[in-house]
Amino acid sequence: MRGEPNITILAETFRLLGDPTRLKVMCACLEKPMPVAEIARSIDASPSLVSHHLRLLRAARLVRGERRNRQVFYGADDDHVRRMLTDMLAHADEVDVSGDDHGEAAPRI
Amino acid sequence: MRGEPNITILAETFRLLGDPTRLKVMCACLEKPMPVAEIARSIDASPSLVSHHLRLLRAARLVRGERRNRQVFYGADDDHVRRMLTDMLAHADEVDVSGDDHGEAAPRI
DNA sequence: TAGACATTTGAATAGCTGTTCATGTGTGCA
DNA sequence: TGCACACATGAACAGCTATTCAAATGTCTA
Repeated sequence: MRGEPNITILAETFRLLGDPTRLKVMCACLEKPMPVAEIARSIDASPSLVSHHLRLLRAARLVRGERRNRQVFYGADDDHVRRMLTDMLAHADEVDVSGDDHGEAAPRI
Repeated sequence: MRGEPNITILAETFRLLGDPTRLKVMCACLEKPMPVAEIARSIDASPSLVSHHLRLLRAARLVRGERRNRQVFYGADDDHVRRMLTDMLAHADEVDVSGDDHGEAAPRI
């Protein structure tokens, strides 16, 4: 049923999470909301860059920002997003355990 | 522990799935292996383009190709990949049910 | 209010990437 | 062997995007 718009939305979500810096930003504030500067420090990026990425993540409803005095705390937009990413991180761990070098697979057909 | 290489690998996976055409290719051969031409037909893309995308997906061990006479059948590389994507598709459906327009969220802070 | 802090925004740019077109490679059939 | 099918590959290009730097906005405190 209507498997089209979902693909588009899903691809857009994947695309946003497909940038290492942006994924780190997302992970940094997954468990509990964090102010921009602390996210920036924790992933070793400039506040400006982090802010740029947060804007995109916000527009896609992946994160939500809440102002507390001077700082803006960003966190996962909802439990659904949090669970989704947590699952994927777990998957990645499983893959890591199964152990492959991940240095470009042999294309032999 | 070592939460760094995982992020990189996960981001790379997300990046690959972040292109609509490539995601469609992936989905087209998720359940059972499909020859290139049929994948191309099913998603309305040129065989050449599909082949290009399959090469990237193959290099990341997301799909696996097996030759049967003239055709090469592509399918999910393993059950892990299949489950991962199936889960994400389910997530996307859930989101769809919860119903939002997804037309650029209001950035009000 | 002046000034420092925290975040956002805009412009500019270098680098990447999806797509197309043309060509190459491999496989089976007459 | 020659031809047609199925797929892979390479080059080339237009369009996008992550990053940086500079400047603006908003917020609290002295």
